[in-house]
Amino acid sequence: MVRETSPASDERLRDADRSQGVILAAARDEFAEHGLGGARVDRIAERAGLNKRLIYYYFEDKEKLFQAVLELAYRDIREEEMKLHLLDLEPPTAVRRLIEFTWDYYLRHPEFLTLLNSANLHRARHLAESKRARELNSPVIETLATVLERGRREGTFRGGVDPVQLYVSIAGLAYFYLSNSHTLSAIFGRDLLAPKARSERLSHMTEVILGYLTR
Amino acid sequence: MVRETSPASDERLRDADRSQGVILAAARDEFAEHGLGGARVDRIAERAGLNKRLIYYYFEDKEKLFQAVLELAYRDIREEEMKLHLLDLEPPTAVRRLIEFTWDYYLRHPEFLTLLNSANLHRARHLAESKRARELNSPVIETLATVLERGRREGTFRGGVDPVQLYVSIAGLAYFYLSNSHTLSAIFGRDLLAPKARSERLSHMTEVILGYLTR
Amino acid sequence: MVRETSPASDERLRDADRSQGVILAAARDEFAEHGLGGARVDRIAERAGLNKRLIYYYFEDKEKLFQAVLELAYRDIREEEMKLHLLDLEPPTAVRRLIEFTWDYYLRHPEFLTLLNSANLHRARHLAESKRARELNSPVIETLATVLERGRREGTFRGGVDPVQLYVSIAGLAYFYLSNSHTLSAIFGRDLLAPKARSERLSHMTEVILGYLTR
Amino acid sequence: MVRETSPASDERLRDADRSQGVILAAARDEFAEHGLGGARVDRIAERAGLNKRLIYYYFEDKEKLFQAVLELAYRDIREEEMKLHLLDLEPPTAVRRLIEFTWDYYLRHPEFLTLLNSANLHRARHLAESKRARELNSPVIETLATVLERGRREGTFRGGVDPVQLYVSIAGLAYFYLSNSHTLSAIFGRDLLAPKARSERLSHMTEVILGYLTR
DNA sequence: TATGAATGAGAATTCATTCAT
DNA sequence: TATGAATGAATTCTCATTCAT
Repeated sequence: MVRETSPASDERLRDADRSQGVILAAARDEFAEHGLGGARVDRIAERAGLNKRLIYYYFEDKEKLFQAVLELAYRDIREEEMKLHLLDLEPPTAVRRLIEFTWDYYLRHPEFLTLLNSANLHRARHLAESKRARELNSPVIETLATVLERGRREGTFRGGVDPVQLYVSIAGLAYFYLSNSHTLSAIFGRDLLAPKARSERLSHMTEVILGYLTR
Repeated sequence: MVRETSPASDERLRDADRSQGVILAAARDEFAEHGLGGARVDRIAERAGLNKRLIYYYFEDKEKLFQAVLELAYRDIREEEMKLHLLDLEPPTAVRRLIEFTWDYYLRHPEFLTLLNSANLHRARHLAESKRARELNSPVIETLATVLERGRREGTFRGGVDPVQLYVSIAGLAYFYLSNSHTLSAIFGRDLLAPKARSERLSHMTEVILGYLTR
Repeated sequence: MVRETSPASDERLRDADRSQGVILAAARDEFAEHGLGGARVDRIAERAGLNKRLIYYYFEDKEKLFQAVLELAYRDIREEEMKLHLLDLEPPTAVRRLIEFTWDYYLRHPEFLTLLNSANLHRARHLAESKRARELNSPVIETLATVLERGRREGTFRGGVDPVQLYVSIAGLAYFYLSNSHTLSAIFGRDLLAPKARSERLSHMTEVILGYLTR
Repeated sequence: MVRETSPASDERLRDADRSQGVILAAARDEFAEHGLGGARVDRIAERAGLNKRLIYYYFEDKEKLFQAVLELAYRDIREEEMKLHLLDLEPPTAVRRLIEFTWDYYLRHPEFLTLLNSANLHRARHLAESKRARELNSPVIETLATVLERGRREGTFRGGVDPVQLYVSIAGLAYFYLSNSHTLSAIFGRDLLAPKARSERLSHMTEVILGYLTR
């Protein structure tokens, strides 16, 4: 006979988890919109539809809540990266796919950019304190190393490329454009987020990276 | 006709200018360290060694002060860019020089990165409201267009390169690395600001851009 | 007839008693350390290793818990006083013994002093509301009256001494010194709780009281 | 010609001082009534008729305010003690006068007792941190030493009496009775603050101390 | 031009207490 | 008997801003 978990205890467990999840989601949005300094705990509670006190019950204080949000954000992008199956593709296609994914992820998750910004404003203090920081190391780095090596062996790619540098470069090409799109749009007097501008940027990024890699 | 000013009022004026400059410098540091939301008017006054009331006297409120700081920052980098004399150099050297300058400027002015971050967190509202936004358009864009065109004509560079995209890419390669150096150092478990790491990054950036441009 | 209790309920009862005892002890320490106003129900639960809700289950609210703690404290010192058997001693020895006991009890139970303080800060409201207040009247007063009368009859002690006044005086001589030892140590620049200082105080107290009583 | 201070600047100075004084008085009353833990900054502001923010402006936080109140209280009793001119009196009269003053001062300043209580609950932390703690050493100790020595030389007083111990004893006899009058009244079932009870206590105290001192 | 005093509206955080099981 | 989840009402403290001179 299978022991049936009482719905009651089940419910209770789920409630605690659900509450924490709801708070995290609300906090992520609030932090993304206003930064760590500008975020309001009151507003997070309101967004979550939960009592403000509960935030402190589960997360101790605003800083720790921010840290939890950050870790969640990193975990999320890492999980998606792991679904790319880059090793199943030809090296140039794999790189192209990574670029497209990065671009797309940033567009779908504008809060990720802002959270990253805030985290760095505070000198990665929140991450440095996280024991799990190293776990956040993207598994894509390893994969990318394999892809680069294979491309080199096949004669498509140049040699001597550090996968970390390349990963950071791909991210940087997308990140700076999107993160500063407002400022840049104002300065250059053209809307960098318009559909056409977006696809042009993606093409440019791809050309830069592949133009550099391909021999 | 010589404009006559009483020495007294002259001096007072100079004091006024000096005070404003002192406040701007103090504000720049405070905003860079804590972001717009985290910056404290009290601390700015303290840093400036001037009465808080004076800040309001000269800059009306915190937001306008931030705007003034931003404009100053843009003006400064623009001025330095104008001293590069890229047109006196061979196209590849010119591009290399621009990359090196960008990298170097960001290293010398870490506050510039943070200010940019803050500005974008607030959706460039401060810049959009600035009547002088367009004036901040880097003159380097024009120059870069000329350099690219000359390179293409000489057969060194590929064609069809948008100078704005290229400018943004160069900035992005440097910016993301430096702006997120803390987070990335924590994640990758290596100090990205160590001298060796720095020079490696500069090499990588140069290779990427020139590798892409050169045919 | 033997009262029958199921072992189960018996055990449960004993658990209940134990829980109450544990809570009272934890509360006594917390109140002693922080006073009524500064004590935290959360901390009491933590000290007791029991759920906070249980405190309310047994003691209704914080105030009533404090009252229970106070009554326990009075009951304890009263019980110890009853073990002194002052009537078996010569009057001067009896008084000396009471002084020594008082001094020693305060040293062994510093929380007693603090609880007394807190109770009086709140104008003895908690005691006034206790139906058992009069029961707390120290039985030592009666005994002391007998001792004083016997000393007077024997020609050792002066007459006309109110036992309540004397009891209060003995307590006061010890209490003020100990209760304010930190403040006094800071002011006089000498450690009033050092072993030598302690025994000097006890001698002084004894000399004062016996010097006054003895004719 | 005498330079006339502008009423304006004078006024301003007085205002700052006055505000601080008003806050201190309000705080003293609030702390005396509720203890450090139970005192409310809001209520202090209300009592003072001043903006709450001003309290933080002048005193930084609640703890520092409490410390300032304490220092003020000590300063006050010390100043009054200095007006006693004990050296102009015969030794027994001098001691009697000190006892009466102590009793009277505690009756006139019940807040002094409560503040002392609170201070000691917090282990004299506030005083220990005060650089001025030693200055609070009552000058009466020195005087009392002289009085005791003179009494001994004249043959009225016993020798070997430590003035600090005596001073603490006098304070203790009065303090315990008054500070715990509520508890004691409840326990003994008689009003210890009734006029008759008060004068009886003063007589008792005087008899104890002089009975002890006089040979 | 310059400044110390003062303030109202919030902000994070705390706390005793209750709910639901 | 026992407990984890949840809450509303404070409470301390902060902050941008204004007043008065």
